[in-house]
Amino acid sequence: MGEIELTGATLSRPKHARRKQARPGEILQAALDVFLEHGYAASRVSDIASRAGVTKGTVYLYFDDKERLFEAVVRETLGAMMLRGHALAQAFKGTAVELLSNVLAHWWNEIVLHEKISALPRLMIAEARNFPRLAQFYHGSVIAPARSLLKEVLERGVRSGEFRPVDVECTIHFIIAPFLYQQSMQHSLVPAVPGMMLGTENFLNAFTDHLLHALAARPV
Amino acid sequence: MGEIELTGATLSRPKHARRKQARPGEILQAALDVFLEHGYAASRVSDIASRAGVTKGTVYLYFDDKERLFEAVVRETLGAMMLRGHALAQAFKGTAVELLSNVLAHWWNEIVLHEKISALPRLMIAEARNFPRLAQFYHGSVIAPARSLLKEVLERGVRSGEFRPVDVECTIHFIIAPFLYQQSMQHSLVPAVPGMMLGTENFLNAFTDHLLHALAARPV
DNA sequence: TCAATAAATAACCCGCAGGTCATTTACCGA
DNA sequence: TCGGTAAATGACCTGCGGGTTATTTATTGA
Repeated sequence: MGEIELTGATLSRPKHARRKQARPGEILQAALDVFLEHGYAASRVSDIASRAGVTKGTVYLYFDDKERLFEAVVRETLGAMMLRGHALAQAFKGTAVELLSNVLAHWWNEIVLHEKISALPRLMIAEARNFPRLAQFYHGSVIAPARSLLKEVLERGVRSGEFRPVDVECTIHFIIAPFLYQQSMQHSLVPAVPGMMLGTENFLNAFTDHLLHALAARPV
Repeated sequence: MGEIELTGATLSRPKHARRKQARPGEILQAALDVFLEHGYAASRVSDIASRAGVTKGTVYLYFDDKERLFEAVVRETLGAMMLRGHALAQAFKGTAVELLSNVLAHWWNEIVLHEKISALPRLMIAEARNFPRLAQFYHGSVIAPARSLLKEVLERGVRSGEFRPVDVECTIHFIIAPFLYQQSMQHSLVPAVPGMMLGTENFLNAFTDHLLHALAARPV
């Protein structure tokens, strides 16, 4: 049984108790890795345990059952995701073009390029039917806020005359989709198909350019 | 045990043999429904059987095991998908703008709006990691051809001056993504989240408009 | 009417993975 | 050094579902 990294403050007094405090986090980390790799059903609790450097019994010491563990994993990761999203709400200054560019860059850098978080959409797409509660939570916490943010940006741009009048609901879809698709592929087909690789270097620039041309009221 | 619909020619002589001939198709139909609804792991062979109006043993009379059955289902549905795609190859006439519009309309009407076929991408995203062979087959039969078709269209448009010079690889991504995202959501979150509904009426028009503005060399 | 044969069944087997619990191990305070 | 206590273990139980097969049911040709 190998060494285990500890997280959190290095208060080195109650060594035993520290472990108890650190365990849930370690297990959640391991569970996230395994769930992302194999999906819910194909992940064995014993695998998660051994990846956390622990046995199965220990997992059930901290989580009621596999389903609760899964929910905890998603909620935890979603929490991190939302924290990052909060920074966006404060960015509401400047022109709509600048704002849209910032939002795109933020999503790309903080979410799509984030190793763990970027894997969530694929997991949700895969498991939503079997975990409707989680799906609702995901929708309310991620999708709906993102859409409403984009809606504000687009409507502001149209009002100010920077953007031509478009079908806002549809356009939101066209903006979100490339990000989601990128992430889904990156964590499903790409690992399975040897030759496949999605170009990432130019994505952000190309997409910003693409969108601004699609939306521009006057030629750029 | 309800009545079962028969398919194919109504040659009513060898009634017994007709059943044997029809069974695989009936089972594949049922299997497709169940797999699409629950994913691979959560689908029980006995459920598939009973949906086909048959018992589990009968399924194993025609398919070696659950995995082969799953592969057969995907290959079958993919076959239908590719047949529909073939019509596209012959459409290579007219301007790039017309061509692109036709391709978009074709994909929308024949694939996204097709009840069964539209559910495949979500299933592949969900199961690709656990079935790499299927993923490769899917990539070779669907994704790669679609990308190469779009590449031709875009490059022709750029050459003819209809489209401004863009990053072709990225743009292909931006075109495919909204379709895939629409389909994935339609078969994952939408059934799980009561209030959720994706607008479909204006999708094709809005997207065509969106793309043509994004690509246009001169203001439209 | 009656074998012959093919299709379908349903009872059966069994291994795997989720979940439990008595026992062991490690720490701490006295 | 030594109880007391909390964490961790791993052997164990159990049900579910994939896969098998002896038996039954239906069809056909004579």
